Amino acid sequence: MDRYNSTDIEAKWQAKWDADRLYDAPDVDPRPKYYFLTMYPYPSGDLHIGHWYAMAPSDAAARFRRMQGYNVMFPIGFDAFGLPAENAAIQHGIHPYTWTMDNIARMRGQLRSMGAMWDWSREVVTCDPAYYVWNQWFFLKMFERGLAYRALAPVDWCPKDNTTLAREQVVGEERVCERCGTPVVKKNLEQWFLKITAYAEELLDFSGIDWPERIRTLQENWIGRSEGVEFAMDIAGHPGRRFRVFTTRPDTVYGMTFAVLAPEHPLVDEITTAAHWAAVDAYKFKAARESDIERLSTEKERDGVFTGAYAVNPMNQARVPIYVADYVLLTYGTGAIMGVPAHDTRDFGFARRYDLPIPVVIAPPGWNGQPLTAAYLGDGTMVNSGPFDGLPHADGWHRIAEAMAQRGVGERKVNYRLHDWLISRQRYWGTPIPIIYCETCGTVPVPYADLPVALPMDAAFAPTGESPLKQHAGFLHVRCPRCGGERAARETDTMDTFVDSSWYQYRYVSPQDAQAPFDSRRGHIWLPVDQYTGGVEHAVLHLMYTRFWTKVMRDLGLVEFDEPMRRLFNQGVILGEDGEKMSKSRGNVVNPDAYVQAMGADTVRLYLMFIGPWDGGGPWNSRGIEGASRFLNRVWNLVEETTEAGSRKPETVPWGARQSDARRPTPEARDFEHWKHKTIKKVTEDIGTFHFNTAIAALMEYVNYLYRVRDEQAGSAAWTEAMETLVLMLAPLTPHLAEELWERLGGRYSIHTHGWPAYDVAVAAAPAVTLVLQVDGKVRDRVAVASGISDDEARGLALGNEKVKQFVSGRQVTDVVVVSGRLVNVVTKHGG
RNA sequence: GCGGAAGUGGCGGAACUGGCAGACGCGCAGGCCUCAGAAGCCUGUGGGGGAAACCUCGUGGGGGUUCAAAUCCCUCCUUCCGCACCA
Repeated sequence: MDRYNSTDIEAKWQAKWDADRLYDAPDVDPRPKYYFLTMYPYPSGDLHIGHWYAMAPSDAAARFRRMQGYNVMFPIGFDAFGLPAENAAIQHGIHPYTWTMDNIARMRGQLRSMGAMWDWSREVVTCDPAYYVWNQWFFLKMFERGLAYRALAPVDWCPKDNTTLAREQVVGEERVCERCGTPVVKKNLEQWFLKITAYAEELLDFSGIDWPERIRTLQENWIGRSEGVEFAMDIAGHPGRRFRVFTTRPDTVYGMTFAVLAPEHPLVDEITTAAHWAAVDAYKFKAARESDIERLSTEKERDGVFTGAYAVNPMNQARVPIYVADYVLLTYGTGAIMGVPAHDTRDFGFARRYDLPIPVVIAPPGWNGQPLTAAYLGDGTMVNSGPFDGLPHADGWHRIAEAMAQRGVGERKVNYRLHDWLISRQRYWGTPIPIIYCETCGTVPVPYADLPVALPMDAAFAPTGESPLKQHAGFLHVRCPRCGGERAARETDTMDTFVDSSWYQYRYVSPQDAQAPFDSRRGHIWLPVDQYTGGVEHAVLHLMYTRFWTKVMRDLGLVEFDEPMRRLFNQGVILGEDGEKMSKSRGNVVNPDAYVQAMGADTVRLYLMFIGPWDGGGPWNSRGIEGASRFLNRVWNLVEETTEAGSRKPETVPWGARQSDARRPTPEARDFEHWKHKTIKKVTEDIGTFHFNTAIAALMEYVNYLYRVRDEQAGSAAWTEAMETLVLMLAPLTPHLAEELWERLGGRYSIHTHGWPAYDVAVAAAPAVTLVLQVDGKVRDRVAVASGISDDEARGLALGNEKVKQFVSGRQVTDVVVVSGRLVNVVTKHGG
C-alpha cells in the first residue's frame, strides 16, 4: 500500500489538468452556464494566506457547481495598476511595469499550487494597454453623456501618497488615507469626477439581487438618503439676494432664530457688514487651517461668528441673524441651514452659546411652557407656528412643505450624502485620462481612433505632488485633435484603479476583444455574474462602483441587466495564531507555501474551510491544521487498504483484529446505505450554502463510521460504492487527493468531470429515531423507536415508561405534549 | 451619538421552524503498539455530587412568554465592525 504523498500527487495532477485544459470554460455548451467570480488579486508579489482563505473555498464552491452539471466559468486576473508598484519603483529603482509583471509571474505559480479550477485562457491584466484602452473608452462615453466632468472642488489629499483620493478612500474617525493611514488634508483642485450621484436612488434598490444585509446597510448608509425641503431665504437689505437652505424638518421652520452659512459659502463675503469683516475673515482663516479632525471633533464646542446680516424667514417674515459656522458643511445640502435650537441638538448648543432665543414650536406631550433643557426631537403638537398650530408635527411637515411650494419659496427635495466619484490621481502608474486641453478649443476628448492614450514607459515618476506625466514632454505636448493647434496639452492625471475593477468581470467574457470592452454575443451567454465572493472591505468602494458602472453600461446599451452580480458572499478575515490581524511587524504572518510543502495544498484548503464559518474568519491554528492532515490520511488509508485490487481481506488489516467486536453491533445494510445518503444530503446542502465547516464535519463523521464498520462491510459492492461516493464528495474540497484516489479506484479521468452524487431523501431520513421522554420539560429517558411512530403510540410509550412513571409518581398528569417522532413531554401538577 | 453584527466547554466551533446543548476538530488524560520515541489506534473529556446507576446546575447578567428557550420578548453588560456636526 502506498502512503499519501501530497507533493507528488499535487504536482502530477496540476500538470495534467493544465495540459488537458480541463478547466477552460467553453462559450458554447449544452449545460447551463454558471459564472463564478472571486475578487482578482493585486500582484503584490506574494500570495498570502488571506488569498487562500478567499480563493480556496470559492474554488470548492465553483467545482461543486461544475459537478452539479453547470458549465462553470471561474476566471482569474490581476489588478495590476496602483501605488505599491510605483512606490516600489521609487524605492528600488525598478520600473513599475517590470515590478508588476515579475510579481504576476511569481503569483501565477503560487496560484497554481492551490489547485484551483481557474480558466487561465481568460486571464486579464489591467495594466495592459489592451485592457486600459477600454477604461479610456468608457471615460469618453461618460464624458459625452455628462457623467464624467471636471470641477474645482475641495478634495481630500493624501500628503504621503501625493495624490487626491475619493471620499470612499478616506476612512475612520481620523480621516486617514485608506492605503497608507496618513491623515488627509483638504485642497481645492480641479479634478475629474464620475457622476455616481445620478444613480443614487437606483443604487439604494437591492431588489432582485441576493447580497448580504451587511453590505446593503453599509451602502445605504453611505448613500445617506434624506427627504426634506429646500427653500430660499431673502437677505434683509440686499434686494434680490437670497440663499437656499435644506432641512428635513420643515415643520420646525417657525422656530428658526438664526441661520448659518458654511465658512466657504460664496455669499459670505458679499453680505458681511464692515463691522464684522475682521471677525469673519479670522474665522474663515481658522476654519480653513484646521484639519478635518479638529473641525469634525464632537468634543469641540460649536462656534461661529455673526456676519452682521439678517435673513428673512419666508413663513413669518421674521428677521434672523446670519452666522458663519464650521459645523455647516459646504459639501452637503446647500451649505447653509436654518437654525432651530429647540428641535435640533447642534442648533441648541449654538443658541446656548450665543444667547439666541430657543422658542418651542413642537410641544412635547404634557408640555406646559417651561424652557427646554435639551433639544426636543420627538413627536408633538405644533405651537407658535401661525396657521399650523394644533397640528400633529407629522401633518405640519407636509402642510408647510406644500405652503412653501405654493408661495414659490421652496420645494421638496431628496438629499444624498453620496458624492460624485473623484477619479483623478496625481500618480504615474494608472490609466491616463484621455483628455486634451487646447488654448482655443478648451477641454477636448481624445478621439476614439487615437486610443489608447498609452502610458509612456520612460516617465520620471518620483512623487512631487504633481502628476509625473506633467514632466514628460513627449506625453504632455500634443496637437489639438479639434483645431490642430499646437497650444494644447494632455491631461496628466491618471485614473483611480477602482475604475479598472469596476468592469473587469465583463472583460473575462472575451479578454482579447479588440472591438469592444467585451463581445456582446458571449456576454449574452455568460453575464451577469452568478456568484461573487470577496472581502467586505470593498463594501462602499469596489462593490458600489461596479454597480454604478453596470447601470451606466446598461444606459449605454451594452448590457440588459441592472446589477453586475446576482449573489454576493463576503468571507471573513483570517487572523494570526495570536488572534490578531496578520502583519509583518507582529511576526504572526502565516506562510501558506510552507504548509503546502509540508502537508499539501489539499490539507491547507481543507483546514481553511474547516476552521469555522467562512464569513466569520478567525485565527489560524497550527495544531488545527494537523487535524485536517490526519483526516486526509485516514481517508487515504481507508480507501487504499480496503479496495486495492479488491484483494485485501479485512483480517490482514493490522488494527482490524484488535478491535473488540463485542461493543460493535453488526450494522445492517440498510444502516450502511442510510449513512451514505444522509452524508450526501448534508454535504450537498452545506457546500451549496458555503457552510464548508459543517460539510467537512459530516464527512469526518462518515469516515469515522466507515472505520467502525469496515470489518463487516469492506469487500462488498456497497463498500466500493461508498468509497467512490466519499471520494466524489471530497473532489471539490481536496481536488488532487480525490483525483488520485479516483484513479486508484479505477474511475475514469477526470473525477472533476464526474457528476455530483445523488441522494434519496427517504434513505437519508433516519430509519430509527430516538424518542425523547420528558417530564415537565426535563429529559428522563430516551427510547429507540421506528421513525414512523404515531403520536398515540408515542404517548402510550411515554406513560408506560418506568423512568417516566418514577418521576410522575405522586403528581397529577395535566397534559402530554407530543412532537411527532421526536419527543414526548409529560406535564404534571404538584400536590396530591 | 447613530446604525449593524455577535456573546455557547480549556480552544475553533455545532444545534432544522422553539423540542436530546456541546456534533466535528484541536487540546488534555488514560491505555494499546514500541527497546524508546514519532506516527497510528482505542477509551474518556462542560461544572458540581456519587463507587456506580444516576442526580443536579449549565449557552454574557437579570426578568418574561411557553408544556418546552442557546433560539422569541424586555432590560442591562461586554466585544467587534461601519458611519459620524449629513441639517
